[in-house]
Amino acid sequence: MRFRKFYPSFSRSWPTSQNHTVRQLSKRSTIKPRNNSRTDSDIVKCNIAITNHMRSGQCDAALHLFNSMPRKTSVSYNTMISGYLSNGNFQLAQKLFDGMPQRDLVSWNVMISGYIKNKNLGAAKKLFDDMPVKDVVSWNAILSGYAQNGFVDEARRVFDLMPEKNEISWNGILAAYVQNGKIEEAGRLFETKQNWALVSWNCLMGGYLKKKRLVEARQIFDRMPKRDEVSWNTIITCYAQNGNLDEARKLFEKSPVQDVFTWTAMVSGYIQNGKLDEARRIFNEMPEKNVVSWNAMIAGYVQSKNMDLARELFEAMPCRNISSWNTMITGYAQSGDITRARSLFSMMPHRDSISWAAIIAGYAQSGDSEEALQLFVEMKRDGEILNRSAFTCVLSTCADVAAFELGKQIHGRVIKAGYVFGCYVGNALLAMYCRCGSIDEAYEVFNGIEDKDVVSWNTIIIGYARHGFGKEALEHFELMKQAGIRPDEVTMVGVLSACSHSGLVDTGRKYFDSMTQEYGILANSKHYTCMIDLLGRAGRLNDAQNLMTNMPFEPDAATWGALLGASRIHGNTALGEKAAEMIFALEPWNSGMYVLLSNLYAASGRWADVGNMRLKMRDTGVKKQPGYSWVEVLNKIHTFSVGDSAHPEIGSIVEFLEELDLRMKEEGYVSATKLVLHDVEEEEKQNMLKYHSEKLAVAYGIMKIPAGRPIRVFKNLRVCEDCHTAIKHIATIVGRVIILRDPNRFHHFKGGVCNCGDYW
DNA sequence: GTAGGGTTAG
Repeated sequence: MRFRKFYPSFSRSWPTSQNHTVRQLSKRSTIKPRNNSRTDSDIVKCNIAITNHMRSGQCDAALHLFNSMPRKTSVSYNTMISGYLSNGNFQLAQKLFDGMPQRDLVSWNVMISGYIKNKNLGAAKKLFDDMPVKDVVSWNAILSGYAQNGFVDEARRVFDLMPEKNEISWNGILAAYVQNGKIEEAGRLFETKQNWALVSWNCLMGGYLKKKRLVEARQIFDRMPKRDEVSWNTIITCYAQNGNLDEARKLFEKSPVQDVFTWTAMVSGYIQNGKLDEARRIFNEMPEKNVVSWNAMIAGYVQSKNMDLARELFEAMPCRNISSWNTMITGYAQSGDITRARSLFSMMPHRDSISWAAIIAGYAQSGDSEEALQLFVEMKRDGEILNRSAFTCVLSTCADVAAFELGKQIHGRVIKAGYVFGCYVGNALLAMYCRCGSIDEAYEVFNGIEDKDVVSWNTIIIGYARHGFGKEALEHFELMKQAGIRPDEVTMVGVLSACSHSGLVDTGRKYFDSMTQEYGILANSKHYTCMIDLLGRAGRLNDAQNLMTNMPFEPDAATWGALLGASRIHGNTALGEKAAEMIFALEPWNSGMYVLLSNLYAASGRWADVGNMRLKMRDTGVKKQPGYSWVEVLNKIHTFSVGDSAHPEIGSIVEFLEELDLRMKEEGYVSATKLVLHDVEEEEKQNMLKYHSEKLAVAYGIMKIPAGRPIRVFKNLRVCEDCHTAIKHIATIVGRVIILRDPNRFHHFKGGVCNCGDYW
């Protein structure tokens, strides 16, 4: 090999100690013997040629030239390594770095940033620690590495330790705050120094944009000593995204440049404010569009569920990227057209983890978890790295649609990939088990997470609360504090709702009263809603009303909803009417509340008012959301709706229900016919109730799920009171544990009782 | 001739 042959002369031209810096290297080269100067300039020429090959993506040509060089310097190696890295060829870069005869400062710095780009902060840190001499470039690189991976405190420590700081270091620490959402710290830091670089002004303004803090963003813009096009585009984006399209337009006209960023910002501003037609007009007017502009317009149509227009643009666009395909696939999957989603997925030239997650989520959502899992397996075969976000994304779909079996199988893959002990995937896994109704498995995952963060604790506390295990929720709240994790607003919602779901009125009151003093958390509307629910459950309707009157802000629909729920349980029609009226005013489209009030009237036999409610719903155009329930059997989700006849096994399901009905009657069960929305004949009412979706799903689960395993059923609306009573009986008759999730909580039915204590 | 930061549109 030529490399070997020429190696001796190569090593002679090398500095002997790694402690030589670049400057020392170049000094040395100036005092070389004259007969070497020609070859030296040849080396430089080759290095330039390698750079050019690498810049045009020609790694092979670069390597060929590199291999043919009779003598190489560290710059030749560095050029190759850097070129491989910018072409995404990490492994070759690493191999060259590991094998190179002598590294200089640049080699180390290049490789550190290579590891950071490759998401391997640990390796970058190791190189940083190992390198013989560090300069400000090395320190800046590691600072940014910490910032990009969310370690703000570490980044700050690095910044404070740096022996020398330049403009880039200052921008690095400012960006560390901005990237990690610490806009207050960024703002404070900014005021401690003058003469910030233009990018730093832009960076801070961009931070305010992300937080929707228009006023501060504008102040920065007005204070800027110099503006470039990024500054103008950022401030225009601020106004466009916050709905002030007139101001955005004014600035657009005033801006010295209107480039493709500016135009696209305007288009997506109109889209985000629901003005799709206006957005399209601007889109058509754009002097120049790029793929992002097209994607923005397509995404606008997708979000407004107009897949036909989205498709039209998608087909017309001159150049598509992965994002364009992914947007379309997600759109079709979300609109239930899994066939079209799949066909695009198969056609696309390259897929990334988002494409896979979108199609897998589509199948999970359509109830085909078998196919979803199949794709998950294929994804790995296809070479797509099962990265953390792919897992998290798929797990969160499983949680949404309660695809328990699929979730469990993905758990197996998570273990293989070694992600189980980290927070990021661990929390998703934990949430999946909670929301799929298996609090025991959730707890095991929780235990396995090595560094539990506030989200892990909040998830398990809320999980216990929603499952009605108040004691366990509160125990974990105590453990959380002992572990030194500071409770936040979400924690307190979990704690209060644990008290509420378990009827712990005094405990809840105590936590509520002390949370500001002890943890510095100001009660928000969610906390108040929990308290009103808690007091209402205990029948203390007056206390609940008083608390509401004394709230420091206006009650929202959810808070009134808690009062309405309490009125329903305790039969206080007058209060219920008042609450419902407020909800109708705040959220006229909220059909659930019409139904709740109807039920309240029906329960007190006020059939005329029930009829009026129906008329009111008709007049306001509010449609009762259809109720449906689903149960997972052998990797397949089976969905039922009221009086369903579509299911292929509906005959035997109804037969089984009739049988159960007889046995329930023997046990003294009388259906709560007064809860049906109509004043109809007694027998007809009973039939209507019998076919509620939750009953059908429960029956099917009992028929198909092997004995000994719990039946997990999910409903999109609150469980009906009669079904609740019936399922208590059914659980006893068949000797099974039945777990039913509704939007509000989990009901665990076992031995004739439900752990919600009949309050939900 | 090789290395470090960042902001705006999907």
